[in-house]
Amino acid sequence: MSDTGRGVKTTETSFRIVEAIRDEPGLGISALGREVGLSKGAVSKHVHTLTDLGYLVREGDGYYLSNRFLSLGIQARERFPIEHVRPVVSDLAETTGHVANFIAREDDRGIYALRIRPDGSEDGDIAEGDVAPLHATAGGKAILAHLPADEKRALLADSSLPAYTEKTLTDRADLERELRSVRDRRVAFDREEYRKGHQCVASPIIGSEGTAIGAISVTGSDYHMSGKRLEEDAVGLVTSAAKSVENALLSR
Amino acid sequence: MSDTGRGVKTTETSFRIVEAIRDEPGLGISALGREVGLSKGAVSKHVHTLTDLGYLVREGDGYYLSNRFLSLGIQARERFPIEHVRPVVSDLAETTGHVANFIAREDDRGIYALRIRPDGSEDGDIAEGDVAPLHATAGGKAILAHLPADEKRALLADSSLPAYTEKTLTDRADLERELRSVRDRRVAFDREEYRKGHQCVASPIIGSEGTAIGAISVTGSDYHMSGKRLEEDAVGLVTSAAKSVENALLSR
DNA sequence: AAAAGCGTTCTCATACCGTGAACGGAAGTG
DNA sequence: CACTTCCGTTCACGGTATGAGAACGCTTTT
Repeated sequence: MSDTGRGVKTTETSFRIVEAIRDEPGLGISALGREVGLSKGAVSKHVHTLTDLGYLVREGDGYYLSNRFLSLGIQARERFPIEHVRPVVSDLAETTGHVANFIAREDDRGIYALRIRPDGSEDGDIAEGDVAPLHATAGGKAILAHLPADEKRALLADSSLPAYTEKTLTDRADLERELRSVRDRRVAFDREEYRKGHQCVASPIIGSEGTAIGAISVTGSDYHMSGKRLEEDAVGLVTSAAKSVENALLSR
Repeated sequence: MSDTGRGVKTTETSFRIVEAIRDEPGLGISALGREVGLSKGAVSKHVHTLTDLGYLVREGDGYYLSNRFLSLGIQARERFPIEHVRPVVSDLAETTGHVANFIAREDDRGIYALRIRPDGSEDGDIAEGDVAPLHATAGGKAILAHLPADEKRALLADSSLPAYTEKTLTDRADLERELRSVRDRRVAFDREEYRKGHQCVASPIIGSEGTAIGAISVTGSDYHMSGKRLEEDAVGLVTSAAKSVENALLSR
């Protein structure tokens, strides 16, 4: 990996272990060793350290992430005045009947920072804290379309555009064309470009400097309604929700 | 330094840096070095590693926690069927008009895993992910009172009882006496024992094995209502909320 | 201009991480 | 009940990656 001597390998290892536990809670020392390719002795050291620090919890013969991680995630989210965003996203979820998201921009990616499901709906395969690829999600495209030209170019430069489904836009020119339209209309769509059977509608949140700092989106699934109907119903609500957040942010 | 060789020092250092950023977002390399007592070169390595891993974000000349941490915190919370707990705690907050919490037990401490404020209230000095000392909070005492005798003894054994205010119970005998009453009534109180001007009422959530796995609590502040009134109003609501969660957990 | 701050990069000594083996215990198998 | 297997802990040791410190270029302050 990054062996330029600029990194701290031990920390990488610890986080590999943490992420292995996140992805499969309840793993034990040996299983973790197999998972990350380390000896039992080494894993034992890491796990003990992380437990002493309070970030892992042992229960029976397995390890779990501690709720202590919430103190980091919640604080991260506070960088945004998230309490102004929450009621808007919540309303959006209830009135549309679909999952509503706030996606925060962080460098070359978006993160689902808030994800609210309407009462009674199932939770899908996306969770708060997950990464939203900028080129393959409605929220990401809403953000991309509202970046300064040089920044956008930097983001699309070295990163080839990975395909998540067969509908993902992988051609730069196609993407650029769509982004122009997104920029004009302030709305972006995702038609099964990231997950099969899932459509999204998103609108950007533009900061005081004129660049996107996030997006509001709504996710609909095939099972409940066609993509067309989702777009018709949600476009207006999503854009006004984003606008409303935008105003709340500016007047602080 | 007497190192037992059971730890991983580098990981500790990385988390010291992460926590420094949590407590003071926007710190730079030099400031972090001063904060944790490391050379600039060393801090630079750690911070680059954490940024590459996606857990820190650089903005301007400061570093911030990434929302990526949410993927860890949220997953940690999912160990509980938290979506069954949320509506109950939410209702509790609205009907009482006070902050309502779900506190998860983790080994020798409680963690505020869910904290919901009624509409329009300020957020205080406690956040999700924070530690709730077992002997000094209502939720903690509710948990302590419903542990097997040997476990309780182990928890109260080596840990002296630190005083957070002058009302904190620091005498073991006093605490034991109160815990007996808590066990009988299924309600615990905190009368400014953790934070000045804050009272709490809590009721335990008892798992299938008869031991407490968490607690539901309500926090009131002096400014809005006296401790007496809080207790009168909230006792019934808190206990029935806890019971309701308990039933939801058992019938899964 | 000069000084002081910042973050990066370099070199180097040594502390510490990771391997592998040995150990005791728990659980499964005959 | 012996036998096996798997687990987590611990130990000693060799190699290496970590952290101190200084030098550098840069920006900002004086």
